[in-house]
Amino acid sequence: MPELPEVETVVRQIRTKIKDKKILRVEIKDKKRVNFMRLSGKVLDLYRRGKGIILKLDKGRNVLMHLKMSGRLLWRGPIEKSTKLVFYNNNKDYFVFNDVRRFGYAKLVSDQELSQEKFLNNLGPEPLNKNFTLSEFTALINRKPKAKIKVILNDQTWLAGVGNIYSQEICYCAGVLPQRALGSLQPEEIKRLYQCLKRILTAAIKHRGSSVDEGYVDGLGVKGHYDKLLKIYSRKKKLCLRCKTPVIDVKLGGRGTRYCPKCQK
DNA sequence: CAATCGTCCTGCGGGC
DNA sequence: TGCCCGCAGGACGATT
Repeated sequence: MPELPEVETVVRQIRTKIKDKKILRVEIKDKKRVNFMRLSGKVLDLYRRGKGIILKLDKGRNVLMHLKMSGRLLWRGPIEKSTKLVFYNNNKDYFVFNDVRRFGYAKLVSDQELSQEKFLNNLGPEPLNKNFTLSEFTALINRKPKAKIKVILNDQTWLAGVGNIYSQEICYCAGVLPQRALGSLQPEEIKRLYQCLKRILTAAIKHRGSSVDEGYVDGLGVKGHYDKLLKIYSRKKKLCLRCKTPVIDVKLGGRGTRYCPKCQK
């Protein structure tokens, strides 16, 4: 499941390949959740906002993409059963949007429409922005005193980019139970959550994301390495790496959630 | 209004 | 071995 680190990784990789290049044509292999049939033009930029990807083209056009569960952008990647669309720079330079579960989308919109996109406008702050300070994080925490920490970390309207893997890692790193209400967090715990949030996302980008369950690969088709550094997400039915206590597996916000009852308070 | 629930979709793992 | 059932999850629309 691509989250901020995985999306950031593929965007950086594909950006270096296509920035200022021309897209000659596209091939739509699966029309589901794609709102255009043909496309050509110059690529001005490729950037990320939350887990969203924006391909900025000339003439005030953009392709807003979301990888959802199983989407991948792959430079010269395989054209296969799960291929949603292919962007061609020329016959040998192309990138694919593959998507096994077909939840992802690609939407051609004008600059005007992009600025009105609900998904983008409803996103919370970017956790890795320099101006996202501890005091800003504390203000966010104070806004939702009843929310559970792990559930709200996954809420894209509260904070952009964190999903079900990294929210659990952040809680474990900070030594905080995922079901704790925000209002119960002490300043020291908020500080630890803030530091863990920044550190984990930064480290995960450095390792080009997490390839769990043979799922995600980066924009060049290579596995990320951060899954080897996951401390709790990958410990289902196993013992805590730190204290050997059996890891607890519950559902929070309808999603699988693991934690160590001894290391997290 | 906010929180929760069902939905989309496919591949895979468990159970028999 | 093979089939069937259920589960996984990001975001959104419907519901409570």
